[in-house]
Amino acid sequence: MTDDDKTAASGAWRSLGDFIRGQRELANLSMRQLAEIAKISNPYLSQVERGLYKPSAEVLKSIANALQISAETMYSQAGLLDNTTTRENSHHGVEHAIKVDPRLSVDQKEALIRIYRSFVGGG
Amino acid sequence: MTDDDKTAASGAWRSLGDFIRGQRELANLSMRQLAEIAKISNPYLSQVERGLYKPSAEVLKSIANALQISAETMYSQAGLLDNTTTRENSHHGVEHAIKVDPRLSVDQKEALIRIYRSFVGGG
DNA sequence: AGCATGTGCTTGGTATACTTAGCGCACACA
DNA sequence: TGTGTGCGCTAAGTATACCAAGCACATGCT
Repeated sequence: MTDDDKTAASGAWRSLGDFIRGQRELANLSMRQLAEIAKISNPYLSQVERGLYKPSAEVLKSIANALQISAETMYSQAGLLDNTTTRENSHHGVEHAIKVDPRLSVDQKEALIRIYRSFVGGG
Repeated sequence: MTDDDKTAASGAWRSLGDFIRGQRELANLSMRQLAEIAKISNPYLSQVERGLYKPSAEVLKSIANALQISAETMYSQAGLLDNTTTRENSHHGVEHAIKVDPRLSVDQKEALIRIYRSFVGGG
């Protein structure tokens, strides 16, 4: 229920919750597991993921750390950083990161980029 | 768990207050003036500068903006960014870029990362 | 002297970030 | 057919970030 915005949760914070949930599932962690690592309670994590609360920067950093992603990315997702500094985080970043990875052969890079482009579509 | 920084003000937050006060005086602004621009109350700014409270990231960003310094610098001063590898992380950049790409679904991210790991040897 | 306007700070209250206890549901195993 | 353990979520309480009103001390003006 309560899908309407409750003045605490709207816009960027909702998408932040989705982002966190996605990262958590990507890491195959349950809410309790992530909450344990990030040292927050699992109900609170639940509310954050559903966009009901705006977590403090400390909590954000802790979650980012637990998910093994940079705090900067987290803040950027939360709209707390003017995106002037995070220019290479968008879709261009994946292709760029693939291109500059010294462990990949040219063929492997081409394969990954082709798959990536098929995922994100022609847009 | 570092049980000594559970309380409101300690360490980095105190120096953050000093930092803010320094920047404010450098800009020749009174507390009320800065509070007005940053859209916070002047008593609260007073407490923040004296290290009594830990301002939220939103407030921090607002103050940074009012002082015309980057939010990144502010967070760094507040100890909210690990300045270890904020930028130019070369080799685990691909996985990170995939993880944070908003265009990819969780399943697609898993697929790409799996392929990537098979390429680089799964270490 | 007195009043006006500036400064930073204290007090007391409200909003909200965050926690501990517990619910309902699914899937195991006996 | 229970009974136990996992999941995410709800409810109710505590802690704290934050605000509005006002104090105490300056400086300036008349």
